[in-house]
Amino acid sequence: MQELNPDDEYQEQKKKSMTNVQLTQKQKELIERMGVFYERHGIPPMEGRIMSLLTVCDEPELTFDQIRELLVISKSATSSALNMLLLTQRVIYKTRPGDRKRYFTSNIVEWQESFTESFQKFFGVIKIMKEALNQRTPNTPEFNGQMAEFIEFIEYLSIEFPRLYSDWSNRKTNNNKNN
Amino acid sequence: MQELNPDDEYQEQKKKSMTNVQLTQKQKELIERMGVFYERHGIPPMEGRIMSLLTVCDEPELTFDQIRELLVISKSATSSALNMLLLTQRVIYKTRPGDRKRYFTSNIVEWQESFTESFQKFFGVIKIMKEALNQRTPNTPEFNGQMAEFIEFIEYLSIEFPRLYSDWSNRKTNNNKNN
DNA sequence: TTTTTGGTTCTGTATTTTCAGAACTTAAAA
DNA sequence: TTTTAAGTTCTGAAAATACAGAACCAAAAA
Repeated sequence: MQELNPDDEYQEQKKKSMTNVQLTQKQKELIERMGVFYERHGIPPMEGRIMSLLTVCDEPELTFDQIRELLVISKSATSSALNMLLLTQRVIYKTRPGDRKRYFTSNIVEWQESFTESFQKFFGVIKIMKEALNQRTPNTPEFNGQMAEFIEFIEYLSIEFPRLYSDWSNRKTNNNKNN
Repeated sequence: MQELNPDDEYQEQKKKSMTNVQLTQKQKELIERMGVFYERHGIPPMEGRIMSLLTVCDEPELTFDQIRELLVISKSATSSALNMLLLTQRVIYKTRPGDRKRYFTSNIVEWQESFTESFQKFFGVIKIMKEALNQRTPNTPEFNGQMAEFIEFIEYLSIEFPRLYSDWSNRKTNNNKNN
């Protein structure tokens, strides 16, 4: 084998860094299991697998090609799944200066921000629920009452929920102070 | 037209009660809109439509055949959608003495019971999350820390959440007492 | 300038889902 | 006993989804 000149070494380094990350058998297995877990929650299989990969893999920041290679899938599958995951805020990416690649990360690292938001989205039920309630006949007071209560409770939650979070994070920082 | 004998009258009555319920154009429209709303949340179209029907329709208790007729769908579609909705607890049914039919209702009338349960199911994320965290390399303390925090918060929620509900229902009954 | 990198978009196929329609089932009514 | 009511289950077709593979594209590197 020939001696490598500096450039070749650099290229070699780059090539290596692309396929550097490897998965153990156990990790592959866990990714599949998490995948079906996500699937059962209405997330498409490939998106579920990518989300799982990004929390299971030792390296939390993976590039497009690393994801493609680790999961052994096509570019198109990688592209569309990643774009959907970005759209639905389940994955984010960072860039690095002088590097064209994007480094994808599970949005678990920013769950604090995204959590409240996705809950807020869930609370969107009440909008259409209210509409349904408003058009209802007055002849079913019991049913209407239950609907109204449900709506009230969701509204209550949407107010109390952020407070619950801030309580928790306050408690956490206080604990840290005392230790 | 011939005079009806008592039996015919009874049959007539039964037939009528089967097709009695009607939907206004506005209601049909709302059902479709709610349907796509549910679809966007991962619920199959027909199940979404049935759920919507059961909250929009003036009559909150509908039979198999009323649902089938109001939505103009086949028996098989009605059957499988209803069974899935029963399985996932989104719809319940009541029976009536001396009546073989089942009367289906949106589980919104029992949301108090089913809400906490479905939240509990959501909290199931933490089980597989913990597994993922446990197998992680110790070389990514920041990422692992974020994961741990996320898990902690979900666990905190699963405890605080039921309390939030009981607080709300207490506040409600107190309000009613004072009024 | 040409080449490479990091993707996106298009085309087509295999799979899955979602129904309709008809045959079947089971308990009650006639 | 036969008939009816209230569904369930089976068969199959149409539509939607999930990909692979190849062509394409735009910016950066050579």
